[in-house]
Amino acid sequence: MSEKRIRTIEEKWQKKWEDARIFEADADPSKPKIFVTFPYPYVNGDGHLGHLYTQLHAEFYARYKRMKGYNVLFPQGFHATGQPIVAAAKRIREGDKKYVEILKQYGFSDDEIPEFGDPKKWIETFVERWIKALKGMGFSIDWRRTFYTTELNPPYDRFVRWQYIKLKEKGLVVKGTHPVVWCPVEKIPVGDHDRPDEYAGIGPEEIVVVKFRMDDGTVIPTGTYRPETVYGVTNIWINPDAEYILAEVDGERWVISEWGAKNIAEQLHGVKEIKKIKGEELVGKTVKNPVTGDQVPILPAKFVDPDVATGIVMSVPAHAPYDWIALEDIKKDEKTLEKYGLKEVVEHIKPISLIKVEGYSEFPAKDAIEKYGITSQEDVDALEKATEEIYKKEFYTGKLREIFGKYAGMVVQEAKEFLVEEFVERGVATKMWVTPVPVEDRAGHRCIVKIVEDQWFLKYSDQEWKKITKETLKDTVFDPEPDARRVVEHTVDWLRDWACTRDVRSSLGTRLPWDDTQYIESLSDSTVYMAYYTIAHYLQNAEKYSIDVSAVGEEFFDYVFYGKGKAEEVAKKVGTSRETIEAMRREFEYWYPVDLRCTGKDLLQNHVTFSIFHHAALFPGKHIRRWSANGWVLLDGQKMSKSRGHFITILMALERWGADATRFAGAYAGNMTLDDANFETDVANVMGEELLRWTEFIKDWYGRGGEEYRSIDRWFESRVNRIIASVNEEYEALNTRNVVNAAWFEMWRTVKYYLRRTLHRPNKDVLSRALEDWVKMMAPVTPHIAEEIWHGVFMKNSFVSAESFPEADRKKIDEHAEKMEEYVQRVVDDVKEVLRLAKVDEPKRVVLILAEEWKYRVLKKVKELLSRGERNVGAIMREIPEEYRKDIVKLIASAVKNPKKIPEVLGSRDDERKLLLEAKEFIEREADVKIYITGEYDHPKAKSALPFKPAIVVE
RNA sequence: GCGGGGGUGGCCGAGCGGUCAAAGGCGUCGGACUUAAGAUCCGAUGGGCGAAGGCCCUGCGCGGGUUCGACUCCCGCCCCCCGCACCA
Repeated sequence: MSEKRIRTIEEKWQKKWEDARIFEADADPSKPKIFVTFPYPYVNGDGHLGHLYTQLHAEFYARYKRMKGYNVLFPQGFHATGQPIVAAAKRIREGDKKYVEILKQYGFSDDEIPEFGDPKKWIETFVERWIKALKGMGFSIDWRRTFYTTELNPPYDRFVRWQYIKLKEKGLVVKGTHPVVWCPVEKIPVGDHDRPDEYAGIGPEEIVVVKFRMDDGTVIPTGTYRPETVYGVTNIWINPDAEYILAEVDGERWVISEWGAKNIAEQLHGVKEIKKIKGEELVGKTVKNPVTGDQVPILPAKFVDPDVATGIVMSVPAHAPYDWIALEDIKKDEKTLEKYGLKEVVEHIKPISLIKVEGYSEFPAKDAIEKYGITSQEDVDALEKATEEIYKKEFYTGKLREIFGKYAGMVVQEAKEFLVEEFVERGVATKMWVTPVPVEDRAGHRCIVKIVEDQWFLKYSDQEWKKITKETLKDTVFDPEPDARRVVEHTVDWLRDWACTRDVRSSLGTRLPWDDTQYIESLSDSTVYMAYYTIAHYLQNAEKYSIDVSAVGEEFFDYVFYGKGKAEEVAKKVGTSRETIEAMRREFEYWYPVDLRCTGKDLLQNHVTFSIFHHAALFPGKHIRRWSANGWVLLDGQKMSKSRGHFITILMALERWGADATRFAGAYAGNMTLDDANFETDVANVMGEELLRWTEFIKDWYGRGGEEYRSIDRWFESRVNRIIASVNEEYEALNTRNVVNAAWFEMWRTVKYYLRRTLHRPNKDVLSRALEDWVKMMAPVTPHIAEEIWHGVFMKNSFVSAESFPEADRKKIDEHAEKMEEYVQRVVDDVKEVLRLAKVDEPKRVVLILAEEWKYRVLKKVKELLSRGERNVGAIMREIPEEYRKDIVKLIASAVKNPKKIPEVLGSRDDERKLLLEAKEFIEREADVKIYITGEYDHPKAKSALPFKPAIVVE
């Protein structure tokens, strides 16, 4: 199979590049530089086509720019910060089948799998596999500078610590409180990866607790997402069978479910249990609505879950389907009414309408109950739907009625915030954090929401920081522009403080310099690390330069990045030479800032924006110059999905198609837009063969042909130079699909037509030059096969990867030559068409009759007038010598309506004759008929000939 | 809901005020080559008409509008995808 042969070729060139170290770049002030990066991927698995697609933009750009004469730095590191790897390792230690299976699928042996109980094993394994994948794909990366993150890599760790020391000095890292889902047993935050899958993605939500009061002042706290409906409370629901406690909460007496108490106790409230109470004991009691002053009864309801919020809720039948139906139910429940003596109380309850909603009656809840045919509290699914419908409708469109006083007339959405604020201020309500549904960790412990006090934040809300960040956007390029820019601008505006640390017990990373119980969170340790690349090859090979990593600290980085202090002293401190320290400073100064960073669109709202913030703060004036953000990659038009097996990793692609075919299909997958790209396996499937055929084709034609330079050669050079120009533009714009369209498909068409047109007698120099340019143009996309041809066919000694990229020669772009050729093609088409329609059996020949001499002059004039916008037949006629007017009046009349009726006059009659004669043989072959060209011919059709539109007669 | 992107032929995708029945690729069909298949090359590929290179109709999510002219601009609507955070 060809794949095998291709892999052999590819590996050969990869080895040669590596040996020649052509992708290792060092500071060289005599050359212009380009620094291009792709965000370091998280190494809990293999890279896939989605990664590859984004990464290819960086790779193509790096290779293109290198060939354009730039000193190009393209490094690649790896990200290990965060929870997933730690969680995965833990699961392996626990023998979790699912995780063992994942590793088995990767092909790891039963003996090896237990080693993955150590996070480090994951990191080392997948870093290695990533490198293998990228090297296999032929990426032009300077591998001396690679590294991975976290304290497992001390020099990088030092770098991040330095970053946070600087940020803290600037007041951009501040302490605050933060709600987290928390395991009360293990006393640890419970992230997604510490939970069974069904609980993933559930985070704390803030609800309002309205404080109803009994006569003695005891607070009956009711949790609600809709505090505005407190105006319509008719009663309180409590679960009669549940355990509640009477407790002292912040100096007040509260009745609250045990679970609720447990939660608020962790939410900065003082809670002291006094005694237990059964829900039942409160049924029938009356409490005062703290907002309206109404006295309302407490009624029993089984649907109230003591494990949600306070375990007590307020009832707003007019606007809450649950409450409406529960009231209906209880009215019919003689037994319960009897038991608690509530019959009369319940009869007096009337729903209170608060919110006016278009298309609904006074009581939207009732409407919804009827609409969904709900007959009892047991109808949970329908009730959920009804509730959601009512909630949304009312929230976005519902208007507050008079009862709301100064808020009357406002839409719920507008008023809600003010109402809550007012309630809290007046002490009639407080806030509480809950999970919307119960969450358990993997040990089965029920989680609460805890407010963590020692939480550190990046102060993205800081106005000054936002301001300087925005300032840098002005000379930052975004691709696609302006789409990507808009997302970033919007994010900068809205970004709030970001909790940037995690408990060391559940994660991995760099410890906060001033609090070693906290790791810096993964999005927060990856904002300015591109600077680290500039010196990574020194720090990651510390022994070689006798650098004492443990001494690398603030002074070191201050010198390298800021030029602060003395090289001599810093060198002494870290145990290396002054030269080494100065060299590192030079590397940073030379390479920074990054010229292009290629990411996916999903990173715009977080990583990209964060990075811009941090650069503005830490590297003023050296912010990243250009960001690109591409869409996702579909595989054959469908989303990739591991579980459905519709998924291809880079290593799989390598095995299946080899590097160049995969790179080609990746390039062809899309242009630089936020739209999703589409990787077509069909394209990758055929490209292996295609590239070999390309090699054969070039081998066949390189160095062949004659010396004569004809107009068709001029045409060919014009076309080729046009393609070169466009390919340059498209590489620059990162439009990889357009690159391939032009550099591959368009070149193929052009070259093939040229050969056919010259009857396979090309001009030797012109063709060979074009073939060389062609190979160079493809080199960034398919570098291996390009090298193979460069050496094996062209017999060059240099690497094409280090050759100069073709530059379009504008002088060779010849509009006229192209039009002349279009004319020839038109004649061929027309001859074929006429032959088809003429229905002449076995035509002997086709006669092409040139127009009469005078038409060339006259129609040229007419054409000019038309192109100037003249549409007046009379005015045009006046410009024409009288003797010809009669002959062309009709033509002109129709040309006024449609100027295309008259072909462009490309030259004299002689020019046309010459051109036809030169193309005669070609036309004959194309149309498969003898051609006779003449200026004089006695045939009725002869008169219809126009300049550059000869009459065609079939005989 | 907010923010972002998008809806073009059998499919994938260009185009973003005229040159558009709409590049290019894939697929399909026809022809050449071949003993044959595959590969390759040439041609066709919205519908209709044409014994002359052409003409007519329909058409770029839906409905309006601006314009001499709209796939392209404006307004309204429908539908799809992504993000809405502490997670890589």
